[in-house]
Amino acid sequence: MANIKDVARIAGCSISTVSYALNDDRRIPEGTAQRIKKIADEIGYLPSAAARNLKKKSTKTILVAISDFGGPVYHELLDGIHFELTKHDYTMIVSTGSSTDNLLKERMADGTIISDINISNNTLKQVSKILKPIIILDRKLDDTDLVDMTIDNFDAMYRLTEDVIDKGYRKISFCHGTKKTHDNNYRFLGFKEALDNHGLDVYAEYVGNFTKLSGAKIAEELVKNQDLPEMIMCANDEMAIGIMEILQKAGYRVPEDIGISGFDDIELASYFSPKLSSVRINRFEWGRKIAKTMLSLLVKHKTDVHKEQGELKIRESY
Amino acid sequence: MANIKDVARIAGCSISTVSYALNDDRRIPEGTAQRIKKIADEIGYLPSAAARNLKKKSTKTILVAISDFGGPVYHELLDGIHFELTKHDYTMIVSTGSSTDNLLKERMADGTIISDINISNNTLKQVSKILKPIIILDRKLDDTDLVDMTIDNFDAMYRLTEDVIDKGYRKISFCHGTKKTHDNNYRFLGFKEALDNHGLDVYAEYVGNFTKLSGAKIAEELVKNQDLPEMIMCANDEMAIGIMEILQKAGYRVPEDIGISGFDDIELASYFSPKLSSVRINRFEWGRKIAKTMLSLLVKHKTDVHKEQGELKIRESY
DNA sequence: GTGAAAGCGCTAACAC
DNA sequence: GTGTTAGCGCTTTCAC
Repeated sequence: MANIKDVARIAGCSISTVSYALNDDRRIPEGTAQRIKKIADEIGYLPSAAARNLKKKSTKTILVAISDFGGPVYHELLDGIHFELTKHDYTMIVSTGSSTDNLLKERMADGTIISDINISNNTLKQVSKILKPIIILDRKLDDTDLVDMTIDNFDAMYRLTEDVIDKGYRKISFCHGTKKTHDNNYRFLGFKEALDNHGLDVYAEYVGNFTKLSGAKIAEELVKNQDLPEMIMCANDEMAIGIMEILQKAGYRVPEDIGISGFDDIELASYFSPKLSSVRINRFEWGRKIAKTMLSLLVKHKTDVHKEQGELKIRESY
Repeated sequence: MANIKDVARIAGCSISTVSYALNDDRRIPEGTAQRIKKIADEIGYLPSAAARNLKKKSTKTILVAISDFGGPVYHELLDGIHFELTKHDYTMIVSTGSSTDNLLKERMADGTIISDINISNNTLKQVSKILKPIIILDRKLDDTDLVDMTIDNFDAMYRLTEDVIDKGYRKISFCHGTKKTHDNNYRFLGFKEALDNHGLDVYAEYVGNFTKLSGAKIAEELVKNQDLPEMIMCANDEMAIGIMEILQKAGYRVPEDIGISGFDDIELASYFSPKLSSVRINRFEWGRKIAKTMLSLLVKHKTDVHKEQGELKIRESY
C-alpha cells in the first residue's frame, strides 16, 4: 500500500506538501497540487482512515445500530438518516448484534444512533459516558448523555383508539408486543388512556412479541376459547396480520365479525385482505430529523428534541 | 477520553504492561492483569480502534456494501454473513450510496462484499488493486482481484421456464428488470435457452427496472394494446406483483387468463392472491458461504468459488 | 515479568 | 510556498 511518503518521494517534495495538496489547502499553487494529485492517483495512493482518524480524533462517521436487517420498518428510516448525513459529508455505517458492541467500544464513529432493544441499558449508560453523542430511538432513559427521539407512540395510539371508539366498538382488547419495550408500553398507555377518557374498560390483554407467529398463537387461543372481543388493537402490524390469518381460517370475517388494527403501516398492511388499518410513521422524515439532531449535537452538545408524529391510516379491517 | 497512558499511570506500570494485560498476554501474572483491567474499567478506558488499526494494519472488520436498505432481499443475506463473520470475531458494517465510496477509499475494512450496481466497474477495478479481498455478488468481472459469488440465475430460470413449458404454456413473454444487471441478464439467458431447447420463440420482451411500479406500467401498456401472451415470466417478484395488480384490476384472472412468475420469493409472493410462483434462494446459507469465502480469502488469497442454487416455488400464479 | 522505545500514516503548528 | 517535526494511541521488539 502506497502511503503519503511514497507520493512525496516521487513528487520530490515533503509529505506535508503532499498532505496540503491532497486536502486542497490554499497555500499550494494549483499546478503543484495537480501534479501531486496525479502522482497519487497513478500509484494508487489512498489515505489511511486509521491514521487520519487517529490524528484528527474524528471519523466523520455515524454509526446506526439496529436490531436486525429484517423488519419492514428500518428501510425508510435508514434512508432518511443517510440522506441527511451524506449531504453533510458524513459517512453512515450500519450494524447489528455483536458487531454493534465492537463498534461501540472501539469508537469507530463520532456519533451513534441506536434502535436495538438487545443493547442493555447498562451498556448504553456506560458507553454514553465516553462516546457521545448518542441518540436512542427505542427507549427513554433518564440519562443526560443520551438523547431520545422516540416516535410519539402514545399520541398516535390514543387517536387511533378514539377513532375505534367513535366507530362504535366497545369490547376492545389490546395485543401487546414484547413487554417493557418502549414502543409497546407507550402504545398501550395511549390505548388505555383513550379508553379511560371514554369510560371504557380494557376487554382483555394478550401478549405477543411483535411477530406474526405470536399473533397467530394468540388468535388460536382465542378461537379455541370462543372468547372474542369486538375489536383487537395490536401493538404492530405483523401481529395484527398473524391474528387476522388465523381468525379468517377459523371462519371469522374481518371486519364484520371482529375489528383489527395494527401499527407501523408496513407494506403488507395494504396488501392484506382486508386492508389493515394502521398508523403510519413517516420514517424518512423521522430519519432526517434524527440525522439533523445528530449533526447539531456534534457541534453544540445540546439541542431540541423532537417527537415524530404518526398518521392514522384507516382502511378496511375495522 | 482516557487512554492507555492514563491506565499505566494509575496502575503505576508501563503502557506495554497495560497493553499486554488487556490483551491477555501470558507473560502478565493473573493478579496484575486483574488489577489493571479493574483500573481500566473504573476510568472508563476503551482502546482506540484508530490507533490499533493503524498499528496492526488490520481492522477485523468486513464491509458489506448494498444498494439500498429497502428491497425485501437483503435481510437474510446480511444475517447469514453476519452470523458467520461474528462467529470468527469479525465485525460487519453495512453501507450504501456515497457512504460506501468513502468507506471503500478509506480502507476502514479488511475485506469488502459488494452487492450494489451503483458502484461502477471502474471504481471496483481501481479499488480492487488496493483493497482486497473483494467479493462481488451482483456482476461478473474479468478481474482476478475480484471474486464473484453470484447466484445461479441462469440455472434457476432455466428450470422455472422448463416447468412453465411443461405446464403447456407456449406464448411466453419475459419481463426484464434493469437491463445489463447481472441478475437480469442471466435470468433472461436461462429463460431464452430453455425456450430455444424446446423450439420455442420469445413471445415478447418488456423492460422494467425491478420495481412494482415498472411492472404496473408495463401491464397498463399491455392492457391498452390488448396484446397479452399466455404467460409472463418476470425477472423478479416485485415486477410480477405490479403486473398482476394491474391485470387483475383490468379484469384478467391469474392464472386462468394469463400466467405470471417471479424470482426471489419475497414475503409478499406468498401473500398475494394468487400466490406467486417464484424462485427461492436460501440467502442465509448464501451469506454464510460468502462470509466463509471471505474469511479464507483473508488468509489464503485464493479459494474455490461457489454458485448458490435456487429452488423453484411453484404456487398458484401459473 | 516489566519497561523503553520505535513506528504505524497521517495532520498541522511552526520555521524558514 | 515548502519543509521539519511532534504527536495522535496503540503494539511489539528488544533489553534487562
